[in-house]
Parts: sequence; C-alpha cells; structure tokens
Amino acid sequence: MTSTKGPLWRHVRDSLSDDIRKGRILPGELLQTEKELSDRFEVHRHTIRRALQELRELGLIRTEQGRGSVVLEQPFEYKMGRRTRFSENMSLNSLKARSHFLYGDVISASEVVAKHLQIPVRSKVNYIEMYGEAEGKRVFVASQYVPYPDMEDLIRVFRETGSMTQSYARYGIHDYFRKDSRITTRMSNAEETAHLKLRQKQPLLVVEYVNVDRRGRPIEFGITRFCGDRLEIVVPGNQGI
Amino acid sequence: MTSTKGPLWRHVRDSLSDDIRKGRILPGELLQTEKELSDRFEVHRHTIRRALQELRELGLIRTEQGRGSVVLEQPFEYKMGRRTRFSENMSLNSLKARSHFLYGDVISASEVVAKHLQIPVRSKVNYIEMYGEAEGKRVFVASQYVPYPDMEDLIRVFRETGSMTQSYARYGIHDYFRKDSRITTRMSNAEETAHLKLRQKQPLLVVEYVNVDRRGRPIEFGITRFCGDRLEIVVPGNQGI
DNA sequence: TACCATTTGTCCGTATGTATT
DNA sequence: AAATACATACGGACAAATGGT
Repeated sequence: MTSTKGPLWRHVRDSLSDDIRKGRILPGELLQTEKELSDRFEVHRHTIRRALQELRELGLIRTEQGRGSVVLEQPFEYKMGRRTRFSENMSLNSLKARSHFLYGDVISASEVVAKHLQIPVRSKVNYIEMYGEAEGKRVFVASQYVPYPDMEDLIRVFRETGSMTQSYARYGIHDYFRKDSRITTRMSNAEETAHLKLRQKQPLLVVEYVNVDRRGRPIEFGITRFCGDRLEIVVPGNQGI
Repeated sequence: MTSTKGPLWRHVRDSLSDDIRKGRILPGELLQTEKELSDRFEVHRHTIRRALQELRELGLIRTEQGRGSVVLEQPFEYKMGRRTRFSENMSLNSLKARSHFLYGDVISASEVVAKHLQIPVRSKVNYIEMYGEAEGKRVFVASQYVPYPDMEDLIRVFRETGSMTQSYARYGIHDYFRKDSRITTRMSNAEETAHLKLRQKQPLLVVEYVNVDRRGRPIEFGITRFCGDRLEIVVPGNQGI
C-alpha cells in the first residue's frame, strides 16, 4: 500500500489517474479490466467501479459496455473570438504550435467562395491548404481562399513565413477580424485521416469562417477541420455580465 | 430532352437538384452512380461529374470515393450568443421547435458539476434530460444540472411548461446569460442514437456550457449533444467592426 | 489478414462551338 | 478574316478508396 489514509477508491483513482497523466497508459489504450484491477489493488470490484466513475467525471476515460475503459486524449483549448489566430491561441496553452504548408495554387472562385469573399464568380483566388500542429500532434487541416489581385505571390510568402498573419502583414494588413463562424461535424475522409495522422476515420469539428480587414472587407474565407478528440473550441461568454 | 438551351451539365445539375429539393431522393440516400446517371441522361460521365461538382459546391451532396454521392441534410442554424435559447433560436428560422422531457431526478453533485455551478461537492442538484425537436426532427439531447435549494420542484415545473426559460421565470429568474461554451465532437452512443432516432451512430456536436443570472451566479450547467448533420452552430462575429 | 467487385478520382487524349483580339 | 483562348462534350485507361467476403 502506498497511501495510508482516506477511502480505498480514492487511492485507486489517484493511482490510475497518475498512470494516465504520467503517460504509462496512452490515450486510445484500454485500461485493465475491472477484474484485473480488483486483483491488482486487492479490493472489491465495486471499489474499482467507484474509482472509474470518478475518472469518467474527470474526463480522463470513457467506458464502453462490453469493451472496457478507454483513456481519452486531453484536448487543447481553442478560443474563438473576434481576433482568432492559431499560433497565438495555442501559446495561451503554453504549447508550441505551427502551421505547415501542404498545397497552394491560384484557382477561380466557385459560387460559394465568391459569395463569402464578395467577389465575382470565377475571379482568381489564392487557394492554400495547410495543417496545424500543437505539441507535435496534428490538430487541424485547413483550406483557405484569399482574393488574388490584392495579394499576388501570397502562396510563396506563406511558404516562407509559415504564417498567414505574417503574410498579410507584408501586404499591409496588420490586423484582421473574424466574422461569423459556422460549426458542424462530420467524419474525416481518407485525405484528412492521413494528414492528421489518425489511425482511422474520426469525427471532425468543421469551422467555416470569413476574416475581414479593419474596413470590414473580406480577405479570407476558410474551412478548418479540427481533430475532434484533440481539441475543443471555447466560445467565450461575451464580455461583462 | 426537357431543356432546349444551355450546357448539358446545367440541365443535369438542375434535374438532380430538383430531385433532391422535391424530396424524391432523401437525405442520407445515395445518388445513382456516375455510370447510371450518364446512361440516364445520355451524356458522357465527364459531363455528369461537372454537374455533381456544382451540387457539391451548393452543399446538396457529399461525394465519397469508392462509395458514391450522399444527399446531405440541410442543417438548421443555431445561433450561439450571450442569450442563447433553444426555441427562440429556432423560431428565427421560422421553425416549430419544442423541448421534450426524458428523465429527471435530484442527485448529488459530482466534482465537475460542482465546479461549474460553484457549489460544494455532493450538494443536491436537479438533473434533467430532454430532447429537442425542430420541424418534427430531433436535433439534440441535453443533460442539465440546476442547483436544488434554489429551485425545488423544478423537474415538475419543467414537465408542465416544457421550457427551462419559463420554469426559471417561476423562480423569479426572468433573464439569464450564457457564459463560456465548450464545443467538441464524438460519436453518438447507443442511447443518444435512439433518442435522436438516428439509423446508426453519427458524430455529434457536444456543447458544454454554464448559464448565469444577472448577478453572474451560475444557475445551470448543461451538456447538449446536437445531431451534427441536422444543425450547424453559428457564432456571430462580435458586433461592430 | 488478404482479396474482390464496385465506384469515384485523375489523367491522357480528341473535336467542336463561341467569344475575344 | 485569322489567330487565339476558353468552355463544352466525348473516349478511354488506370489509380485509389470503399464495402463486402
């Protein structure tokens, strides 16, 4: 016995939560069965169940009948507001974050893209695909559409800087704001599963948004697909109560 | 031939989009294969693909390699802001919406619930489960925790009124506000799949939130699971630019 | 695990009509 | 009128993903 006081289930809970937090059991892996745990800790299965109940409430595991208890990924927080920026956002969690270039081209705007950017259908736009990493884990893939005449060579500049914020600065846009964001969810397709280095298809948080400059002119239409179990979106309750 | 002028692909697009909008092909169902369509319309497969491309851009279908093109649900908009209310929200879409009671009990607060409601662990809370309907379609299931001493009999009152907003009014809370919302996604479990009348497990939008009264005191902690393909969450870009 | 049929994705072509310069 | 670019339409081959066995 390591702990001497307090209820037994608390000892079990703390021991297991330690195993998880110290990485001895990895996210996605199954905990030992309740039977095995009750043997290991030399307590009744009910005591184990009490401890597992606590771990569920702490969001550390999810239990599936007939299968076992899976250790959950601890998601990053992604704050969504008027000035949403990926890397700033992640550094709030004191995490190292980067965007990585995947693909870029100049294409002609479809109806949907044109509507969001308030430009004529079929006018040229920069199209950039990228993925985002935080603490070595891939957390999103994004597609962005940026009007072309305003920003020639954007693709090259983004490949150099690795940041949209910095790229925009080169074109004299030193600040920009998030207009409406629309959030849905769907399963990842094959490409997304690969880019995010997922073992299998998983639900994604899909965020569609438009960024505008100081004058309110659309400068970017984007579709970001977040890996659902690696990240949660936080929508702050607006300012003062 | 029905149409006499314009490119062939436009005729195909309009014909298929009509099939979808008139309900001849239901959401979730597969379109005919490209081969079948090219036989039916007596055009080359490439022409069919041009038409499907348009339908994708219109958000009417989603295409999966090796499988086919699925007709999408046209999701309701759910505006999330400081004063988020389900039924008001839905009437903005001129939709008929209701909440329905599923289960209610007085339970003792777990750590997580206690933390959100800023009450002691194990103090009594009302626990209510419900589902929400819009236009006859079930769009969410929700679990809500409300401090007990403040609102005895809340469960009975909710069963009578069918509305949390109205129930709160009985206890003198005539207005309340949304604090932070946290959004994640995961697959529905068996219970949720049944409550939402889904054919199979599907990704859900999971929103955790706290509502507070005028003084900023937490009055409700809730976890709402929205059916991902029947609803999209809209986060308004904060006020003036 | 491996294999298979089905279906979509991508690429190589060809030809024709229309609008622009 | 000629040259050019572009959208449309068709032909065919193979790669890649899915769902089932």
